[in-house]
Amino acid sequence: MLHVDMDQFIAAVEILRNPELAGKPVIVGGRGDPTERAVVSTASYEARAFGVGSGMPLRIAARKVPDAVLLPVDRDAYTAASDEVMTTLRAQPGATVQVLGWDEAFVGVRTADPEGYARRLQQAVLERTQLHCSVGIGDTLVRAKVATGFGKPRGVFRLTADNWLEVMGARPTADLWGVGSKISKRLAAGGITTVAQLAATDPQTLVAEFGPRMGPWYAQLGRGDGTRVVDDTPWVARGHSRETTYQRNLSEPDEVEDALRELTAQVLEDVAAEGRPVIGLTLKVRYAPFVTRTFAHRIASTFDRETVLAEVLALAGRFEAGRAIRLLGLRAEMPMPEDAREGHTPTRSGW
DNA sequence: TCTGGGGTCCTAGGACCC
DNA sequence: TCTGGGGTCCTAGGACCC
Repeated sequence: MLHVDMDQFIAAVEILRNPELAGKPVIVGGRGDPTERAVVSTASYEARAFGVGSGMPLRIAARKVPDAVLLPVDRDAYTAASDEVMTTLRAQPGATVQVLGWDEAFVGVRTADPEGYARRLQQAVLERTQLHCSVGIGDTLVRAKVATGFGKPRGVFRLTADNWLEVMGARPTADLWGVGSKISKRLAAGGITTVAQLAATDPQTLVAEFGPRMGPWYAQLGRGDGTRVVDDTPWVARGHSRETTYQRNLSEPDEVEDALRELTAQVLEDVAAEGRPVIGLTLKVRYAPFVTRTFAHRIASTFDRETVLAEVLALAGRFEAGRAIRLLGLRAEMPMPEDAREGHTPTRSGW
């Protein structure tokens, strides 16, 4: 199977519609204003050379690269480009496509020459969209996904059971897809710092530290093992959420209520677009400077906006009085359709 | 450095039931 | 007065990904 990942996708789309940006340090994030509370979505390779990366506060990024071109996020443009990419992938001979995000997908295919197939796929994407991508080839989803990183930019790399440990064994566990900074630290506390060490660890010893599902899953990840099937079952969202970090903290009850009405309207718009009811709500609040609380509530299935709004305002009754609010978020949970309920839709634990 | 926004899944602990 | 065991549901929080 193949994993396809677009190179500096968002920056590339911006450069495509403004070719003068080619070769310059381009940073896309928020509304493109470094004085606002926002973070970097994507930086071009030229900007990354200055140490700028995704998730970094825009203010810091602008300071690191004084000559950077700062651009606002344009979701519609990226969605349109993404659709073209995915359409191209689906048009490849024998391809089964599992979309992972705006700019990446697994492609399942039976071929005697995966490298040749990957090159033809890159060419097709380039001709159709003028965008470059990297391709990982693997005998599991995990190996294909990790392989792509070695192919960047514009390259192809293959990782299988044969060369997994040779390539990955000496690397830190955080290089694995699904192991972040927290888990890698907890693993290190148990004497496991490299992929090879994780691969050699008895899953049962990890159960005690990480639980019955995550423990064995991390051991499997260390070996690069996992699912060998690309699943193109259409994704069914579990819920929809919106959150807003306010440029100026909210302190008046009236502004908080207005903000909650706005948030509720936005979330219900997304839910209503699917024609599904709401069965649960989670309200998130971040008090200044940076303390987050969540309040959840299961509700009787409803399509009614006023009912939902009343539930949201009731949850907000649990806010601490007198604290300035930096962020508000609302998530609405939806029931899963019968046919998607029984593990047919892809889940992370399956990878 | 001072931390967005949209997602998913897992775990722990309490309540409740038999 | 020295407190079973299993199951399910719910909530809060954590971790990860793009």
